[in-house]
Amino acid sequence: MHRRAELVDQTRQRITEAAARLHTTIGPANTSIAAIAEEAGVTRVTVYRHFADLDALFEACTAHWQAENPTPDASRWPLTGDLDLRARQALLALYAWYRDHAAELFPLFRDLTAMPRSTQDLMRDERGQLGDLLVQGHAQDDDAGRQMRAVARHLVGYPTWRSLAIEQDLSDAEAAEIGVRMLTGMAASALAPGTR
Amino acid sequence: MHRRAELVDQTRQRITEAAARLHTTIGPANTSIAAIAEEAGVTRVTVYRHFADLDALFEACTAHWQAENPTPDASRWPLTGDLDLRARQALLALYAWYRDHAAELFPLFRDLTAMPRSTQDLMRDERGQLGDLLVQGHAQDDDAGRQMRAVARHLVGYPTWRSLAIEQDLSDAEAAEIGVRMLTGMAASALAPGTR
DNA sequence: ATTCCAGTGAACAGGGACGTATACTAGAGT
DNA sequence: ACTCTAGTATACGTCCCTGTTCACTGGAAT
Repeated sequence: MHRRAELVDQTRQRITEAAARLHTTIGPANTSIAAIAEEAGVTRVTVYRHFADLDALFEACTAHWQAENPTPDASRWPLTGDLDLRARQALLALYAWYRDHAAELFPLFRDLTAMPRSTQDLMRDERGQLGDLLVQGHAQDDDAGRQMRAVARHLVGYPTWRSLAIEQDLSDAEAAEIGVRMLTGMAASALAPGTR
Repeated sequence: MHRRAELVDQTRQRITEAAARLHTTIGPANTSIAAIAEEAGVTRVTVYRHFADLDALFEACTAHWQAENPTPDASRWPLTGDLDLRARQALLALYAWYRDHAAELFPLFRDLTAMPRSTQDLMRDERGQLGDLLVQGHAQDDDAGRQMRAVARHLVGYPTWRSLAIEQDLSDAEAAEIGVRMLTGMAASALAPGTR
């Protein structure tokens, strides 16, 4: 009863891969179950057999894609040392990854609202943690620290990279350097008091 | 032959208003002609009578909405004087407008790719000009100036405001101040040479 | 009073997607 | 050899949208 389960898994795999391929090309919003089935070389009924609802398919699909395209390992960022060194290294790695996956990421972010709430929340939280980690130890628990964290979370987002690097045609190094500058500038002096 | 044309115009107006209302609530991508007709209290056939294709409707709709919701008048920005004064005033006005229209703007930007190319290009160009105006006289024709313009164009965009003010929960004043700081910081010293 | 026409109401044919059900097939498991 | 079942092929009913046609009505224009 090995080979049997194996074949079933292969079919399931083919479906999730097909879904991932469509999500990263035409986008989740335009991805119908019929299209997934066709792309996977499978009948619509088979898709229904494997995934109760679209959310289940989405979940498998997300997990699969993330496993295939791991983001830069944040745990390797230098946790001590100057803020600008850490920020530069982190942003450069992150922005390089965004550029490598720009084509696939675009439809995903464009159709963000077409995805299950859980997936949206997951992505938002991951970005938030990444941003917080970026300025950990430099952002206190006051207004200035809150603002600094906000900027950090803004900087680590794909939309920010896209705005600077694609729409404004900056190089990744330029975009990263601007981010570094922004963070170090905020660390140097608080915003005008009363600015809130 | 006055009243007659007037009534026709009123119908046309009702349709464009209905379209604008739907575009700013459920979003252009989800706005069907049937829904517009119903919202306008009119038959689908009537809609087809007034607008040859969706693009024509979109055009009328965009013009109508822009006339009803004028953006802050950039021509009133101080063209001389310190960069930070101009940037603060401009960003505060812009961000206040974004906040006033946050609910309507969200679906519009979300469904940007569902709109006619011409409309997309128009919006992009307007933002670009706004950004350039923001740093006019301060950005030279070199790399540093190009980077500064890029940052300015990034700052005046709705997505940037949304990221900072909504997603990161900053006040408009904080977001604007961060923008000011970013621009003045870039004016003070160029990025590290070789960063390109 | 008569003409004109914008808008109505109803219907058509076509297309895509959804979810479900049925009988059948081929290969794995025993 | 026989059973079990994942997947196929096909079809059904439902829904929404599209664009177009047609006869009709009611009010404006003359």
